[in-house]
Amino acid sequence: MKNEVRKFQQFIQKHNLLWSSEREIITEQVFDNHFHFTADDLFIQLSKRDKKISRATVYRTLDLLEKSGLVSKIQLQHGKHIYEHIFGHKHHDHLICQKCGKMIEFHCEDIEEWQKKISSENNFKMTGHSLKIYGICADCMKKKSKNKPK
Amino acid sequence: MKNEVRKFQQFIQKHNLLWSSEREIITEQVFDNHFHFTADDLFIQLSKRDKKISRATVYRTLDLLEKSGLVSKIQLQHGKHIYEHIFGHKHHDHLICQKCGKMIEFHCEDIEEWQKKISSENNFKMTGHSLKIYGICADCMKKKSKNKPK
DNA sequence: ATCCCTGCAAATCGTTTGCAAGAGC
DNA sequence: GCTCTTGCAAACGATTTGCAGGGAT
Repeated sequence: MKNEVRKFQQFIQKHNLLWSSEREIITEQVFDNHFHFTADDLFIQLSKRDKKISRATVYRTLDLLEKSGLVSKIQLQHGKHIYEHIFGHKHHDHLICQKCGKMIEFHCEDIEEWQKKISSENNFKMTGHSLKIYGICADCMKKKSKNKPK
Repeated sequence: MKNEVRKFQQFIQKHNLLWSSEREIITEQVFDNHFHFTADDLFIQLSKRDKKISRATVYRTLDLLEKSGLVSKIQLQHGKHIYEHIFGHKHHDHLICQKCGKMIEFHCEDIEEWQKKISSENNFKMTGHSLKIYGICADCMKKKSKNKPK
């Protein structure tokens, strides 16, 4: 069993929940194939396997994975979400291309510091943040509007 | 007619659209009463007036207001949006309280600069950005969890 | 005449939920 | 037995859309 899958199993057990084959398969799939993915991406991937797992279970498991801290949920426009798993690597933010939907990750320690500063100036106990920079990626700039916006 | 309403009227006319009483009333309401508001907030406010305006028209007009640059649309969790109008004051970002939903505005020129730097490092043509810091505001920290999260 | 605008109701779409059946302890 | 988990289908909720009637030019 993959290390990350084991971690999730431990999380499940610590919370007195049950470790099911569905949860194992979903978690495997999350850590096997994807980096950024939607719940539906995942559902489609899973539906190619022999064991059938419902959308509801996919959503419910992603919820747990998020609570466990192994997966983070990023909200996009129009109420859509994408997920990404965490390998213990640093928090990062995203550049999002409005043409092709590509996401580029970055991390900027200075911005993080400024955020902390602003929070404390406002007596605000920061629990998290979301920074998204929208624009057009280098590839799409070259291609000059061949792709439709997502 | 309010200055902002007039600006929107000019925008409408510049685009060969028609200036209707609905558009005037909605725009007035936007600039009269609200700072942060949802489409539904606005609809409810409007429904207290004598002239009845449908939700569809509210949404369609908010769309136009956003395109005109007089109103900006901010996405929250769960596919919800809030709007805020612009008085020509500087772009700002938000601290969002997870207890009471309060939003505190801030502007940090240094963060803006870093964003530009990161974009250009990635050959990314930035068109906009969204920075939200989540946490607990000072009031709610005092009240210690009396309010339910929104 | 030809657009544009509106209201209505239905559709959309990702996500959530109620419920009954099944599985694990 | 009691709880947890699942699949199904229906519900959700903010937003969008198709359509027909009415207005402005």
